[in-house]
Amino acid sequence: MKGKVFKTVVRPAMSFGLETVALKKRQEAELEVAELKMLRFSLGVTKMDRIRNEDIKGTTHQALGVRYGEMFYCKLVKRSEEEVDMDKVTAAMVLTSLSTSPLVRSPPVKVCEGLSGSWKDNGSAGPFTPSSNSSSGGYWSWSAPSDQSNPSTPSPPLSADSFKPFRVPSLGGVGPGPAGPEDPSIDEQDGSSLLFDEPIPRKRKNSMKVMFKCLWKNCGKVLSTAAGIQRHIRTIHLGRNCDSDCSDGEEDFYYTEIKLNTDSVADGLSSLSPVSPSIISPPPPPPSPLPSLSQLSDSHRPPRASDTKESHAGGTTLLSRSAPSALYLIHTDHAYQATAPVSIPSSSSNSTGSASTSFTPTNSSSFSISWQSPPVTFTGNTQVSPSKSQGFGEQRSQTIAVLSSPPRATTALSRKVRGEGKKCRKVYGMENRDMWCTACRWKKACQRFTD
DNA sequence: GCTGCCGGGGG
DNA sequence: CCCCCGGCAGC
Repeated sequence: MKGKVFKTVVRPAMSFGLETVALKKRQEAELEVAELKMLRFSLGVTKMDRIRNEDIKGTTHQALGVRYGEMFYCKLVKRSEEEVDMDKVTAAMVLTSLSTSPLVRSPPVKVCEGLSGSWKDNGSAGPFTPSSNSSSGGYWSWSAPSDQSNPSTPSPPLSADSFKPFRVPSLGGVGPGPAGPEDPSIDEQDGSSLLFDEPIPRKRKNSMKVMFKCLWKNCGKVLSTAAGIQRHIRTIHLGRNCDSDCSDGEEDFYYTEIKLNTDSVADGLSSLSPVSPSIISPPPPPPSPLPSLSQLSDSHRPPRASDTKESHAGGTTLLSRSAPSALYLIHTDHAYQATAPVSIPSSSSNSTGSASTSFTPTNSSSFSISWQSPPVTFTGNTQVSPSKSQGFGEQRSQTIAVLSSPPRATTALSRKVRGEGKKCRKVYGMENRDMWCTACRWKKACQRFTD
């Protein structure tokens, strides 16, 4: 267990195995847990930036990746390599428990030792119950404030979900050895290789395709590779322009893995009916609907994918030829998601007031249209470099997207229709006002739980 | 009445 | 900009 592993895992911009976590010294386990908590916490409850800046600041860097049913909770916190001292076992433990505990509340994961109060105990007792700081109990359960129905609670798709058993790759092998070879082959563009040893589409099953869907509010971007989605998030939501390693060290990615079989997708295309549960393999837990999923899915209908870099070399083929209908899915990589008119403030850094358009021009030549944004949006400035190398399908698909998009926003022109979904206030309650999205705090249209 | 959020205002 | 709030309007 040397920094080496860590490096391998982290450096590639934020790729790390689902179940891989780079841990640090044991005495820091405390921190670790705290951060994991935070991770989940932040998923739906808080503004990432805030967390990152206020809570994580100061902690050493590290990478965390958690797979929770269908969801990926990832966080990358760079950390000076010298200090890195992996303790994958611990990591595995943490993660395992994490991934196992259903809705958080069941088996209060008990990790290592301490960690009692390390977690930011901003009085409000936030969503976490520090479990009475049980000295060593280290229980850190996530009892969402409105657990009852908190849409933001990343209620894992049920522990039951006979998903792939939680694999602890490096655990078995233990030591630096295993991690290294982890995925030598998968190395692709900008080193953003994905160690997501899981279901990367590279081996697309007959009609099953694994995609990664961005969980940021207002964004339903779906890409076919983890790297792609990460990049997307980084660029669009985190506001980092440079796509390589400009990361200031901390990055948060939320995205979920979705499996869609090309067929259903095709359907979706034609019917365009909202709600695409079919795509998400395990039916979301009825009681507490996955915030992200449900919410996102209904607002962003057509599951589309982008990304071509499956491997620049033969990648294109890989994807494009998947199936006729796949065409629909194909989009360019780094296709930047045009978000709804509302833009996420925090990451606006790069939006450079692209004037009317909602999608960010960014350097990348491609773009993607959000079927959710007002039809007009994309018109002139579409930087679709016609010279786009891979001309096939692509343009076409885009067109399709556009055509099929307009759900006509003719509805509420004047006053935004009252959002039906739960909003921050309802979800977090007045007590936790500080957890609301800024918009909500300012009594503006909620940005977190858009409808 | 509660709640989302627009418009406006203060720093 | 960030932050706050009066007040309207849908529920």
